Amino acid sequence: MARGFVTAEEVAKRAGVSRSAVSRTFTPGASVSQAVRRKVLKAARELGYRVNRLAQGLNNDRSNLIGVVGANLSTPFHAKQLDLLSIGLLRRGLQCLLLNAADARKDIAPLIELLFEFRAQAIIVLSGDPPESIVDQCIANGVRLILINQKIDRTDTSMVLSDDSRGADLAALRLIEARCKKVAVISSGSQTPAQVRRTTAFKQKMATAGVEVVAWSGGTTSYESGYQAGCELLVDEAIDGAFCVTDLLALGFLDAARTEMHRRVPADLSVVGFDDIPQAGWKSYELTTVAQSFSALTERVLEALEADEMETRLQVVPVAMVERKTARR
Amino acid sequence: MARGFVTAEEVAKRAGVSRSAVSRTFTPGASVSQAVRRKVLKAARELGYRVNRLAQGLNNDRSNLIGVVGANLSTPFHAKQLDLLSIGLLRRGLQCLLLNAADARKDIAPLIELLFEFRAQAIIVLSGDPPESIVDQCIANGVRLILINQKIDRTDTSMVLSDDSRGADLAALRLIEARCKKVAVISSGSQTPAQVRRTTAFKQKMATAGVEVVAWSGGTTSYESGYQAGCELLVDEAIDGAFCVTDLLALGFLDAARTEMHRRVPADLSVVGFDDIPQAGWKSYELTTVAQSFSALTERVLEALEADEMETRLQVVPVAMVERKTARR
DNA sequence: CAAAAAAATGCACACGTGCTCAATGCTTTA
DNA sequence: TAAAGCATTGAGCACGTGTGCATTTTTTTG
Repeated sequence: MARGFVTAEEVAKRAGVSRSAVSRTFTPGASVSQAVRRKVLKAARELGYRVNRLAQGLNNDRSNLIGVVGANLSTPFHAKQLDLLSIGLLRRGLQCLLLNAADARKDIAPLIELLFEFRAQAIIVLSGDPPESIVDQCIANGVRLILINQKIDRTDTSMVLSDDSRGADLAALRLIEARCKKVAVISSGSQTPAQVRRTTAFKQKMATAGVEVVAWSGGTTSYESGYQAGCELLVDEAIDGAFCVTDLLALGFLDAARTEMHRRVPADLSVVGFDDIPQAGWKSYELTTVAQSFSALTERVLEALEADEMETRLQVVPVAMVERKTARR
Repeated sequence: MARGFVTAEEVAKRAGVSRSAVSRTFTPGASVSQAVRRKVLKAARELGYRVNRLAQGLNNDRSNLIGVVGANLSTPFHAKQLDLLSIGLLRRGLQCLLLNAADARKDIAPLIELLFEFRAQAIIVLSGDPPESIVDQCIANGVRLILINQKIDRTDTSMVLSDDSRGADLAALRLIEARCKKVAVISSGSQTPAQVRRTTAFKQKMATAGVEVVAWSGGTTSYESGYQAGCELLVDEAIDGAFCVTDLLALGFLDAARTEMHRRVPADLSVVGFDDIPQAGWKSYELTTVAQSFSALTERVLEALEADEMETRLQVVPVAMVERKTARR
């Protein structure tokens, strides 16, 4: 057998029919007789014929490709999200063209431009915010743009995001319930919009409740940063509560508190996280945290993808407190 | 501006040149005068022109797409691997078409066939083993197939895998060094080839050393399975060592041992894992484990991708013991 | 300045597919 | 049986691009 793929032409020749017949056989709803269909399918099977989707896409200008751009994909949060998303896309007959932006936030602009070249039907941004000009190009080219946990001030873009401020409020209320007198709020140095929203909402709620808040931020959104935060903050013995805007930070913080700074949790210190990644439920942590609904998030994203018109631009997904063992009752 | 993308034709018209000139402007090494090039670039910029890669791929039969198929992508191990892989592909100018096989092992055959339709240049399989017939089709169509941590008995396929049996030996030696008298070996019920290799090599090594081994396997490759294994196995008080063929299992096992079964690690019980996922280094665990080199694995994969001929089919990546605190000295 | 060499340019084809349109064959109706 | 209706079929165009080939323009050489 010659190198390369079999074309519809060759199948047609072998089956003794026209190329049109082959095309019709593989096009649902087209008009072909049973006899011809059978001959074509037989020949196709023998030759190992596969429709060429590139040619298909070129023709009817539907590539079936959905661009997914993100960064830090090994982070439990993003990994979980990508996992569900890629399954959902496949289930709906869409293909997932994944572009990983290494780390820098500003890398995503060229990646989106690359997706234009592949005529992606839609682009899903997992993290990082696209510059204004890119958004313009998307609508100019008729490419749907969907941002996850990212809010920009435009009405022509779909955004799906968890209710960060509500979640931060829940966290605040929980720490107040734990009778904390002085609490820390920990975020990473990358200052993603989601983290900023959580931080400010938390501060505000605590301010109205008259609880003292110290803010810490630094490093990447990682276990290590949380650990570092714990080591630096907990030299202050007055701190008896902490809200980590990300579970990963919270787990690092917890370990620092227990191992390095000798705090008993939740007796001496109450800790609340955000995300509810799988590790938060592990026995060594049992972190009390604000859960994002991964499934609801991806469900909304897929809906936004299929909606004929972008009737609802902004989808806010509710969050829920999951009670475990790191906050005092 | 009209809906849809700008074509080279339109750019040519605006720049007052032929379409060929446009094509050549964007083809490195083609012959165009500076004057024309400038005019074309100007027009392209104004119109927002992007080369259509689908058409490009159709023409010269290089799609630039690399298919990546896998399952359980939110697992720390696979997530890390996918992260590095997607970055590496992008860096080499290749695009990553990701197909997530939900969970079933047998789902990957249709996914690979789907990749044929997109004329993927190569297919990287992260997990699950492709049936013989699929492999045949790959070589028939000139699609390079690369399996990670999967070994099949063929000489026409690239395989990149960690040195499982060596790793299992290291684990065995370490538990012998810890003076264990009766050890457990824990694997998941899915019985992936990698897990089988590790289990059998471990058993064999222990047998020659005259140490009693009990094998446990069940559930999925998850924290929960490890936890369950711990609860079930450790009712036997004689067990003083365990080799979990995956870190995820090991972490669950550890938590069960400490929390539920009240063992002191490593005083009463030595535990060794395999993989060295990020969580293994967290302070609550500090798992002694056999490290796979993620970077080396992906490096070999990318090399196999670019190699002109598949000169080296089988790449075995060395593993290394990382000493932490769950095995007695 | 003339001739030769080199560079630049446009035309036309190929890539593999879906779909329209006219033509053909088959079935139903009067 | 003839006419009319309908399902089936094949030819040909369009999609957007890269490139070989012949032609024209520019540069270099003697």
